[in-house]
Amino acid sequence: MAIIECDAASFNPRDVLECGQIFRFYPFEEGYKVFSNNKACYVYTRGDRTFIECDDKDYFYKFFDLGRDYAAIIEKAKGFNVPLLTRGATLGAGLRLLNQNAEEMIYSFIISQNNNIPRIKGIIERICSALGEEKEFLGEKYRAFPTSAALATKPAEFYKALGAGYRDAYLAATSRRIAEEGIERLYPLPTPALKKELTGYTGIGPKVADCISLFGFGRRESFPVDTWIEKLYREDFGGTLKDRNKINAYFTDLFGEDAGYMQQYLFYAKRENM
DNA sequence: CTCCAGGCTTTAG
DNA sequence: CTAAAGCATGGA
Repeated sequence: MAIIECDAASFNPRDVLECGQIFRFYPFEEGYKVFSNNKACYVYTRGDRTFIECDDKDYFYKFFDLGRDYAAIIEKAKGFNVPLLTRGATLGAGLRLLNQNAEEMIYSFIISQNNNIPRIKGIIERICSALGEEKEFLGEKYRAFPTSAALATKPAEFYKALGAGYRDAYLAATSRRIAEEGIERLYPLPTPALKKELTGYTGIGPKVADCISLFGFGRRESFPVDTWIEKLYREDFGGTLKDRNKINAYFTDLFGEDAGYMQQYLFYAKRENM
């Protein structure tokens, strides 16, 4: 077991995990057990340090985006002089954008559409339990996120029985396509082409494509527009546009290459007062 | 009971 | 092309 240690001021596990970018994590002892693809770690904060215990140091260093200077990003956020963004960048100073597995993001965010986070977590958990490879971490068994090949063996009815609702057919269709084609061709694409290609899969529209692009392909210029962003666009930016694609264009033009980070700070700040 | 949740597909105009 | 209906499920 290896241990990674870093500054807690720029890595608050609760903020990183509870902000809707990841669905497989569970409170454990002083922090959380976190699961990504077929790997696991235990993350916790003691005093002013955050620790990550895991078997694959390189994977989780990259996963938690530890090579990035968040102080600079926070300064940039405050420089836009938008009160809500400044508040998010201040209160959410311990936030980080994760670098997750692309295929896990594809299925997870297909499930996320028109859904709430507790239910999303439950559906994903049941899918992993049913189809994921059995693994062990800290003396406890768990299931990896299933491969596309494993997902593709099941019909839509299977996913409906696990509570996926009308998204059942999307999971069946997209897993079959990916099991057949793979997604290697997606990695080298420029971000706009990647988004366009992603929206070609059944169950992936513009918002879900932006989440996959941002969290699964490391495209930090992506800016997902969901119900929360739409709400803060109206209430905090005085926006009048109604088309989500146009709202997306407004924000990507405004924030540029770091739009994804700004999106997370805004999302965080808006959800604070629920 | 209705409304909403990190929206998408299908159909109508 | 844009706009609106329909969609499963569970909690508030």
